[in-house]
Formats: sequence, C-alpha cells, structure tokens
Amino acid sequence: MTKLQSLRGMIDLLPSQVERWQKVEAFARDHFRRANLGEIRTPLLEHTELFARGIGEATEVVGKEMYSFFDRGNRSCTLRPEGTASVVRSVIQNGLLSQGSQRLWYMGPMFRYERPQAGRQRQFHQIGVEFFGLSSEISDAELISIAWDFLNELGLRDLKLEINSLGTTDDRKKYQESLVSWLENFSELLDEHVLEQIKKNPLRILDSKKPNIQELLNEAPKLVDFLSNQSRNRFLNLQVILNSLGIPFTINTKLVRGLDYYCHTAFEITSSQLGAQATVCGGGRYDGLVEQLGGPKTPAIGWAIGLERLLILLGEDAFEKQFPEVYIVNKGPKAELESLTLARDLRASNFFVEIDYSGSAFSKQFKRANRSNASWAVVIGDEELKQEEIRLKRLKGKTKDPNEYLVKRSDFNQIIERLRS
RNA sequence: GCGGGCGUCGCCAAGUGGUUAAGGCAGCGGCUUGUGGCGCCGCUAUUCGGGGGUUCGAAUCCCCUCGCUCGCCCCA
Repeated sequence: MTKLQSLRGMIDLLPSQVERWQKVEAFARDHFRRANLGEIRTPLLEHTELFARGIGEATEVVGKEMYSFFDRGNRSCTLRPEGTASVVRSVIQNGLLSQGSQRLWYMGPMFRYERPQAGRQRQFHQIGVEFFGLSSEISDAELISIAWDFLNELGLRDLKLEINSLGTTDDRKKYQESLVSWLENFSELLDEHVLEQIKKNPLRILDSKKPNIQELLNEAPKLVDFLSNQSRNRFLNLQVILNSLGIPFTINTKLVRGLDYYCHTAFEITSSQLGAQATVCGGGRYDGLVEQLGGPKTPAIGWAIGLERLLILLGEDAFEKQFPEVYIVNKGPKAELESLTLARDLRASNFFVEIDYSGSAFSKQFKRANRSNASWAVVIGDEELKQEEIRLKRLKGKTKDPNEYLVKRSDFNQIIERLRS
C-alpha cells in the first residue's frame, strides 16, 4: 500500500463521467428555474452542533456517520451529512424568512462515514429543494411534483412514489408509546438491534428489512390510527390533490424516514433497479425544525435526490460523447505555433479544436484525427506555411466532390465558412 | 460496526507449487520522411495490492494488512 490513492468511498469523476453529470446538472438548473426556485449555496463545513440539534442526536447519521473534527480554533466542525440543516441555518442567519415564503434548491457533495456499497459512497451528491413558510397540502403536492417531473423528464421509468403521514409530534408520541408496549410483549422474538431501536428511535423499526419483523408488524398498531382528525384530513387532502394531478402514488404506512425532524408528509421515490439502496429521492415536512434551530416558527418541507443513484438509473448509453469538430495536423515548431494561433481563433468562434503535438508522421496524425471523431482535419505543414495557406480536409460526412480545400490563412471568413459547410 | 465474494500491465483477462507470467483492447513505433479510417509487423508486467511465513522452488499454500465489491445496518 505504498501507492497514493483516494480515501475510501471517495471517487474521482473522470472526463467521460463528468460529461454525464453536467447534463443532469444543466437539466436540473433549467427545471428549477421554470419552477422559479432560487439556488442556495451553503458551506460544506458547519458547527457539529447544527447537525446534532437539527438531524437528531439519536439518529444513525449523527451518532456514527459524521465526519467531525476539531479545527485549529478548537471548534467542533462537521462535513455536512445532508443539506437541510445547513439551508435552515442559512435562511435563519440571513433573515430570509422575514421576506415571505422561500422556495430554494441546492446541489453539492455530502459526507457520511459508512461502508460503501452499490449506490452508496462516503462522499456523495445531492440535489435538494426546500420550501419555507408554506404549510398547505397544495405546497406539499407542488414540491413532490417538482421531484416527480424532474425524474420523469430526465427519462427515468419504473419509479415508485410512496407517501405516508407521520402526523404531529403528539400523534407520533401516542403511537410510539403504543407500539413500544405492544412490541414488548414479543421481546423474546426481537434481536438486539431492534431492542436498541425501541429505546432510541422506535419508529425506525417500521421500515426494517427483516422479514420476521415485518411479519410481526403486520399485527402491530398502525400509525394512521393514531393521527388526529386534522392530521388525517390533511393526509387525505394531499392524496386527493396528487390524484387530480395524475401523479401515481402508493401509501406506505411503514414509511418513516430516518431523520428526527419530519412530521406530516413523508415520501420516497424508489426504483427496483438500484439494488439494496433503492431510494433515489426522499423527503418530507419539517414544520418544527426552523424554530428548533432558533428561527421564527416556520412551516417547511423538502426533499433530496441522490445524484449517484440518479446517474445509475440513467445508464451509460443515454449520453453521447462530445467530439472535437476540428483536429489540427502539423509538422515542425513553426507549424505548431501556427496551429495554436489558428486554434485560438477558431475557439473564439466557438469551434471545438484539438491540436496534435506528437510530431509523428502525418499518417499517424490522421489516424488520431479520425479516432477523435473530428469532422475536419486542418493540415499545416511546410508547403502550407510557405504559401501562407492551410489545408482543410473533410473527415466525416463526405458527399460533395471536393472534400479538400486550400485556403489562405488570412482569409478567416472563408476558413470558417468551409468548416461550417 | 458486522458478514459473503474478489485483488495478475491503463482496461478486460489466462495461469491453482517448477526453467523466460498467455491472449485481447488501448497506447507507441514501423510497413507508408507529407497525408486518414482497413491490414500486417514490432514494442510495452524482472512481476502478480502490500508485508511476513512455509518450501530446493510461490501469482499459485498459510498468516497479517490495505483496497474493491455485494449484503446487513443506515440513507440519497
């Protein structure tokens, strides 16, 4: 292990991959602009306390997945494990909440110290949307529709939207007590992990993947039955709205999500093509969080999409590589210099240009020109230099007879005209 | 943090104790000193993730370690 390599779970994105990312990113920007969302960029590093208070001390994310350290001023700092807490902090700190409702989006890397597996890295990327100051079901529906439409317009299919209501804190507390006392009747059937969860975060037991637990839960008290009339009506109304929008969904009464701040609406968009980490988008309402972090009482709701997972779903062949239009073949130092000069002129006119600096035989350079998939080769050699000309050779789409032109270097307009023909 | 699988050239790989570690792709050079996509020829791992051990002898067996991968957990 003497070779230097990237940290575990932190991967390089090489040019061919970055091209795919940029397309998704550009698509996201456009999509969110049409929804009139504002982009927010917050620091990657925050006080540890923000996440401890915001996400919840008892959650796995805070308990054992954070990248935390003390800086030189002895402050406890943490690389953000998710986006919401930072956005809430920023929105409070910058006084945005006194300017009416806020509809924001963000995009960037997040960090969680976990064992990497399919669709899960230690540095991963999320796109997220957060609404502040909107409390109605219709705003829930708009927020969900933005995620749903985004994924569908990107061409993803076979997505499944699941929704649930977590009710209010009171609703949940009552349910939690009932669930725990019910489960305690079966404590001999429960493993150590579940017993631990009962103490720390009982709702999480609901989305356990263990078949025997799920079987048991089918008989257990249901969260829906503990919702207040108001909470229940809210949930029903959301369903009515989603139906009239034509957004298909299923109700999953066991969908609880891992972070403490959620209430009322919780939802996930999953794909069966992702392996064990099937969630591509997750979110929910968090009406108490802004106040909990020291801001004015403000209803809020948001979601986040995992970009790595999204890219897995899009597949490799959905993207076409970008090729240079012009490949400059040359020989000798003077010709190289002339090539660079020409390349700058062409680039200023929006051409994609690559120069061959190998100095190898023209036959070799032409092979590379073809492999680069350029539409044109420009040849600059001794003869061309002497005549102050350049030679344009059409490499792709030969149809008309002259596929080769000699053009005066000074006649830039004609060069461009030929290259565009 | 726990479990399964795996680590041979930039990539894909053959090789499971015995003299020089196949092959393919890519790369570079040549056939063809100035003109391409094909073809042919040649070159590219003193070394098998790293360290230690067993053995006359190890990529091949054993131990440790690092990494990758799939799952648990968790989540996007």
